[in-house]
Amino acid sequence: MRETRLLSIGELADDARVKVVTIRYYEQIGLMPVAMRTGANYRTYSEDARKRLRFIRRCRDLGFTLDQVRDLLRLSSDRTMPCAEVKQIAAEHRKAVAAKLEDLRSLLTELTRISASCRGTGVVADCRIVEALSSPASLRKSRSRAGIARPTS
Amino acid sequence: MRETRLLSIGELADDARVKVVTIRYYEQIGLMPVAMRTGANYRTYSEDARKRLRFIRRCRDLGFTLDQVRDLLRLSSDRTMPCAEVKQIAAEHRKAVAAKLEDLRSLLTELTRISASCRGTGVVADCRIVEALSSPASLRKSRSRAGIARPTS
DNA sequence: GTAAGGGCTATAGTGACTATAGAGTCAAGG
DNA sequence: CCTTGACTCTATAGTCACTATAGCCCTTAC
Repeated sequence: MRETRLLSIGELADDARVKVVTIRYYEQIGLMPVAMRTGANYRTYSEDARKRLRFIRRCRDLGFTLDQVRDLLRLSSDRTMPCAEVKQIAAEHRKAVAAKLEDLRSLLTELTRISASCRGTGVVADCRIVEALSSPASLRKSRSRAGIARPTS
Repeated sequence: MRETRLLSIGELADDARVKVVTIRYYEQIGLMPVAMRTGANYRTYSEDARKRLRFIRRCRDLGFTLDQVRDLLRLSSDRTMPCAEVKQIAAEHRKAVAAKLEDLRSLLTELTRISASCRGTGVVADCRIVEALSSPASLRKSRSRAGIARPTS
């Protein structure tokens, strides 16, 4: 059992590749526990906090919403609980991402078609792009409703 | 030249499959012109407004941001202007969508892998999903930075 | 007359941050 | 000891593209 030094918010941020303000934001919304403070009122973090933040970061990378992350954290906090719900959340998210992917795929097809339809050398009056933007959708049958959380940049 | 009846905001909304509040919002941010009013202070719209809103809706469907739509509207307002800039905006957006698509594709791959790694019958302590969420990213090399506007639902 | 359905304004909330202002703290160098 | 720069603190407002709410007015049909 080696004892680990407490971390400052900046060190924690670097460790998880997250911004300092984001950690404070997570504390504010209750995703991270309220941090301990030094004499100078600086936040300090334990090894547990580091693990927790890494977990959050990883989930965000994978596109889970903060609400989903909250659930995943709750579920995974008790090691003796069944993991069916965890699997459920992951499966639902996977499905949502798959749907979004489909949407984006057809979007790209259409944008490619539209972009290619104009050489960009004429005037607006003859521009096929403008034309395409003016006429109502051709074949689009979007099903996108599940908002996928944007993966961190 | 047949003369077209003026439309109420609700009719305009139905025509473009946009919500009434959204039209008011577009007026507020200057994307739609300030509407004429009836004696009862109701907004009324001409054929031009109808076309403009359809254009906006179509662009939104294609994932352009409202700022891009603003530019596209400005550029396409003068029929004698060259259309190179229009093409440029479309091309940039297409590129951003393509990048986003790639990101989402690798995301889906990873989520599929993670989801499949657990049968969901055990406890959290043995759950491969929780494990996968706890360990830092494996092979992800995201390039996502261009925020793609969510296509309308 | 009254009820349903539309319209009006103004304000606040969403998600997940990001930005800004103004101040306090700490470690190193002179 | 003093200064400089990097770090931290709080509080507030802004982002995008809407969405929701409250409280009111107008029109139409019965």
